[in-house]
Amino acid sequence: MTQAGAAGATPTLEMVAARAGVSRATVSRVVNGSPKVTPEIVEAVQAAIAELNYVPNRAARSLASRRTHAIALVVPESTARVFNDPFFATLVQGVALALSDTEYTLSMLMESERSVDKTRRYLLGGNVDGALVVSHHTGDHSYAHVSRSLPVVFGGRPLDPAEQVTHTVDVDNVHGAELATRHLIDRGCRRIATIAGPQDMPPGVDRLAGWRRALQEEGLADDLVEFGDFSPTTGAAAMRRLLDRGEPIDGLFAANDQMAIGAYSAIREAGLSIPDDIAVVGFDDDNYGATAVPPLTTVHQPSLEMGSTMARTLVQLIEGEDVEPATMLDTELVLRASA
Amino acid sequence: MTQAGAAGATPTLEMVAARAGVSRATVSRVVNGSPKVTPEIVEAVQAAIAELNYVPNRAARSLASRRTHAIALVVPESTARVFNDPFFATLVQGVALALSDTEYTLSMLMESERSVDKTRRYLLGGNVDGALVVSHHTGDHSYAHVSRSLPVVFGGRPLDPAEQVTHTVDVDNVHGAELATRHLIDRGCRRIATIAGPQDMPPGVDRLAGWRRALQEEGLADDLVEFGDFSPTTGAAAMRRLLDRGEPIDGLFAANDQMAIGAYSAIREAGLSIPDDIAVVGFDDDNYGATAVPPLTTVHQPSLEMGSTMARTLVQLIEGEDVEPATMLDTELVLRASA
DNA sequence: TTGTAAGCGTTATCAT
DNA sequence: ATGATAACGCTTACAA
Repeated sequence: MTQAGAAGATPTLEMVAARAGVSRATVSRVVNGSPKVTPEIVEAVQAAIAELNYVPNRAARSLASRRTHAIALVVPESTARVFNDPFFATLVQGVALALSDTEYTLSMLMESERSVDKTRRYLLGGNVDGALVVSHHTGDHSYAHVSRSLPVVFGGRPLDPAEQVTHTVDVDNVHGAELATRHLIDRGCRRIATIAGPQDMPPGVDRLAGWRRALQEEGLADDLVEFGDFSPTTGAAAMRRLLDRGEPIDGLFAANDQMAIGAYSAIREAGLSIPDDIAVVGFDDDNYGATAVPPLTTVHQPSLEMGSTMARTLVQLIEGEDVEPATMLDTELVLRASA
Repeated sequence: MTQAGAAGATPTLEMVAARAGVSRATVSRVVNGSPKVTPEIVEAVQAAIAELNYVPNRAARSLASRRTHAIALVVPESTARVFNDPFFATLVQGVALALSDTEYTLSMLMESERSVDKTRRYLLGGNVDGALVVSHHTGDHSYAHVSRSLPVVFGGRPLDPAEQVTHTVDVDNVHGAELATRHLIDRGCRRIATIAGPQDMPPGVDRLAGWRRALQEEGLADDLVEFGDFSPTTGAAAMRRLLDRGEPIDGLFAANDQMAIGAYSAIREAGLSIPDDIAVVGFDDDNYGATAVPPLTTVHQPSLEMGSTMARTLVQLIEGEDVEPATMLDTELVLRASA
């Protein structure tokens, strides 16, 4: 190792230039992979970089280029409260996974009660090149206006279809619910109930619509509906109300796995068995359903794919490429023992 | 709104200075809360800031101050693969939560096969003021050397106690396992088995040690040990081996909930009931155990607290405050129906 | 193809 | 208490 290589302080581009005997501009070109640099020089510069263990300073680079190479992931308060939301955890992993192939860095912004404006300022303050906004079950698009000054990709569609949001990645909830319901029909169920989610959340609305559509196409009754808020307890309560109607029920589609698990207990309380008396299908494919007894047949929610698709879309947007304004992700049925 | 207020471009500190009729230095002082600025001027500057909707540029600030106000959260590859690891998801939330009270920003770095060096360079390249390194079940401290050039806080202790890592936040696994085992003893169990985790991971070692200690203190046999790798399937296999020994077993401590759930099925297969024939206690308090039938009695793993403690510790370290080199987090028993 | 030099928006060191 | 004026480390016209 030579003299300069032993330097303790963080090496700068200037030091690399001196060592390689070229100008800073040339070093910069090499670092940024400019095509018009003589191979010999490229080699010399790279050698100097390696010897000095040079790493570009991100702040300086951002300041000069006006690009941060960072993107923000905004987690709404409601999600932040649900510490065990597997959907979100998986989505984050998908984002991180997609980003690990790029130069971009992920900044997680968790919204707390008083930070909504802080977040907005952060996004608008040139701290990131773009933002990802997730809103799981809710249709909250309070960041819609931010997308006018910054590339933004939303996860999930807005509640009001009229509110056009530039870029979204969503799961085909209607189709997924149809898949689930059709499976119940195919296995012979004729009195199929549903425990629907809140109707002020797009997935709640869409999954109910899918259930209804499958039933109507077969000419079956679609009046066995009760609502829950996606939690296990409301699922159990809804199931009890369904059972209390006194009408026969041989199949159930719950708008998510947690409510399906809640329904399990209500069904058992009534002395009925799953799937013999009532076949059950959920939605989300989370661990609640996978580890339940019997294991829950459900619709897979492509959380990981959603995260990586959102990230990829945002990066393309930032780099100025053309991207579809809305991507719809497919769901698939996961067959287990409950139906 | 006045003329200047309508400016479309991102306002700079210089524009604020011009509008307030002061120098840039003064604006900078106000922004940074310097105590020696005349109240009147502070007010004038703040008014200008509000009118222009000024937000400081992070890159410029970092470049000049040599501080980034960002910290990295490094997720090792093994964790990145386990997409449904609730421990990690909750920990991240804890980190984000603690950070939301500060000026710091979180950058998530997911390690993929080929990125270990990329990550190291990132950390050393002045991109962050400090780093958080998590290694859940593993004792991997390959980033130990990084802590010589950057404040680093590790989650979990190193496998080899000799390898002194500067700052760590850990869960008291030994004590938690003792708590679990003692509970089984208290409810009358005398032939208590354990499904231990891998012995090349600190939690695997510590939880086995805790089980053993509780047993020895009561003079009970500690030979009913089988090992698993923390997954449900290996838990089931281990339980089968335990049962195949032909010796009586009336209690089981599984080193984590997932293996406990695996053991559930093996116990049922053998025609035994939980908790009447065999009482079961797990460790982690994740959703696998909470939604199982019967609900699993387990030891709560303070993931959220671990995340926020790590974050707080790192921030203190960065700000030059004195902090304890090692923090040990308490666990507590969560009583449910399985024991 | 390579070098020169002017910023990028702050902070920080001096004077005043 | 306030204001000039250098940095901070890099990118990027523009020149050569």
